[in-house]
Amino acid sequence: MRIGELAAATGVSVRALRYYEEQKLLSPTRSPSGQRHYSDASVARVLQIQQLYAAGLSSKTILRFLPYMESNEVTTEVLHRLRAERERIDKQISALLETRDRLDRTIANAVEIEEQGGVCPHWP
Amino acid sequence: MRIGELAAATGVSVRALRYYEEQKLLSPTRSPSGQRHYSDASVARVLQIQQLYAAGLSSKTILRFLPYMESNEVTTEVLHRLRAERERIDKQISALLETRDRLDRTIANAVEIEEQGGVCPHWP
DNA sequence: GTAAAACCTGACATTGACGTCAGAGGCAAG
DNA sequence: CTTGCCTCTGACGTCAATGTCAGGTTTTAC
Repeated sequence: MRIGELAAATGVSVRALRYYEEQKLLSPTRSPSGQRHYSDASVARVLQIQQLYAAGLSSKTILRFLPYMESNEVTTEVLHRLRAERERIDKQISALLETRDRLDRTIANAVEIEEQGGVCPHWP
Repeated sequence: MRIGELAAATGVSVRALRYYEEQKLLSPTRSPSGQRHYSDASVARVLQIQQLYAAGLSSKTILRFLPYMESNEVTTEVLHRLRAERERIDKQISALLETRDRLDRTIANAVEIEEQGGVCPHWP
């Protein structure tokens, strides 16, 4: 499949796909004329890349881990990094949970006030 | 307290504190000579700002919410935005949980292989 | 065969949250 | 008074993940 099709299939821009290649996250084959050609498996790979980006991993980090999330060969070195990254994500989750709770309390508080007729924000 | 002290107290750089002021997140008073002067309450405020940044909120979003997380006056308008942001954070948490699970499976898999003597990554 | 659509490379532009540097002024200690 | 540290403003630099544009080639559709 060509780059435009892959873009359509994944919802990722053509520019982004070329960027992923630049970052070595993708290695499409080339037609004689130089056009990129992707396998069907690329769709899943791109989606996974997107998910990792969404989790806050950088392209460098993704590059280090992606091969090991697809195959099974893991050095203890990489295992360490995987665990470190897991910890980082864990902390981020905790921080987000705390922030969410804080938002929840703010919202609950606001609703309560609203129900009481509450503090008018447009007070004279 | 002066800017350097606040920086030391919060672990945030002096540059960042000036940036926060630029974004209207802080409004220190000024000494006659123009030096910034912060109240003790600024410490907590800066820490909260940091937490919201860490949760992925932009300075604009923080600016909208911060007053309402400290006082109690909330318009239905802002309430809507609070809920929207809560939803966004919720989705981000889900994505992170999924990624963490994925990492966990990868790690577990790797450990299993390792215990079996497994695939040697430095194979001749 | 020709035009439209898709593709190529290369390069500069953007956004956010700062870092960093220059040049100048402010302030407590000896 | 001067030394040294802190602070000021202003401005340019950075980094990551793209967007966008220019100028040219290739593929597809009629």
